[in-house]
Amino acid sequence: MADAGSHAKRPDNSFTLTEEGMRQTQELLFFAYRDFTGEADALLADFGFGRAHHRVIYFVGRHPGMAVSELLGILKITKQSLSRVLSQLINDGFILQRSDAADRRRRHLYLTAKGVDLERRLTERQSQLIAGAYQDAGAEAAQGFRAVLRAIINEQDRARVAPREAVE
Amino acid sequence: MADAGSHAKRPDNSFTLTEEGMRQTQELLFFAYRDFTGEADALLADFGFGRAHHRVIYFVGRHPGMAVSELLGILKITKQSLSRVLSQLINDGFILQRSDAADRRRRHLYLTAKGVDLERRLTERQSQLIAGAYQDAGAEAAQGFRAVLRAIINEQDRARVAPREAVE
DNA sequence: AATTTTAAGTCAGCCTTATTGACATATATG
DNA sequence: CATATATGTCAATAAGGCTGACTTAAAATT
Repeated sequence: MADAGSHAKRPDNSFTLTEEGMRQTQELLFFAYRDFTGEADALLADFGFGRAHHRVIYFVGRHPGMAVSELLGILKITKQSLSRVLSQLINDGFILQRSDAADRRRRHLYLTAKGVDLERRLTERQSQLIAGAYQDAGAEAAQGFRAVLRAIINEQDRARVAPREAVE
Repeated sequence: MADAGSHAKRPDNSFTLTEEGMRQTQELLFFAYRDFTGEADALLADFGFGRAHHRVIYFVGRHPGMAVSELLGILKITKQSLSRVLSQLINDGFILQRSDAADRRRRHLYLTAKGVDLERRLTERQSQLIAGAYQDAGAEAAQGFRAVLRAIINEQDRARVAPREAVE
């Protein structure tokens, strides 16, 4: 309650934005993200991979043919950091490179069949967790969930993920 | 509406749960969590601290007097891992320990004034990011956001965070 | 009273993922 | 031809996890 006296308690945006509420949200995010990534971690470990590998597989799968520089731009890590995981993924046959026909300095990245398969298995687990949460929380909550996530993200990346809510 | 032909294809929960939608959510979570944690990272770096320190400060601040074993249970890391950051925080005067009067093996953890101040500053930044996102997305979306986060979290931790939505 | 269990902490070594800095190579471009 | 760009590599460093092996102090059990 915490509202002294006045009749029309809170007008419309009745989420209180208390310090307590904010802290709680931060805590929820911490636990939720840990459980979310935990889903895939176990499977990755079977291949001797970590989260870094997952991210590479994920984004290459989502943007087939992307250049190394583009991947660096999305992941926001150094090329030395990327190099290690990317080399592993290429050596182990999950990703392949092809030089650009026009500009042969650029190398396009693709998932191999093996890579596609792993990507699918990783995504599947996490999808199930989220789908379950959507079921529990309801369609409206799911919509709100995505809207808030999108609002948290900086504009540049926001545009990259989804060109809008793409309603309907 | 993307609903082909048949009359009552999907009953009520008309969110499509497409593979694409799931992938998008995963991507949103990745970017959002990165931006969320990035807020605090800069400030932490000023003290030579990292995210691990933040988590300790956060949970001790939220549960003053908690024992080391309880903290380990929440963070789900080994005591050797915790030891490193906890020792630093104690040596640098952000956290203090006090032995339990009854069971003197147990040591209770508290934030010092310095610790409280840092915690507040860290939380403030992240609160602002989330509050802004709530403003953008609306009160209803904010509610849905928390509901989905809660549903993602395993039951044990879910109970720990918030004993329910604690409406009003 | 002696033994075992528990809470906390330490030492040593290893792994992953990130960093910076310095270079190397091939290819475009001016 | 000179310079800039895209990619890759070598080397060193750091944070933050991990396992395993102990220690110390205090409580609990037998």
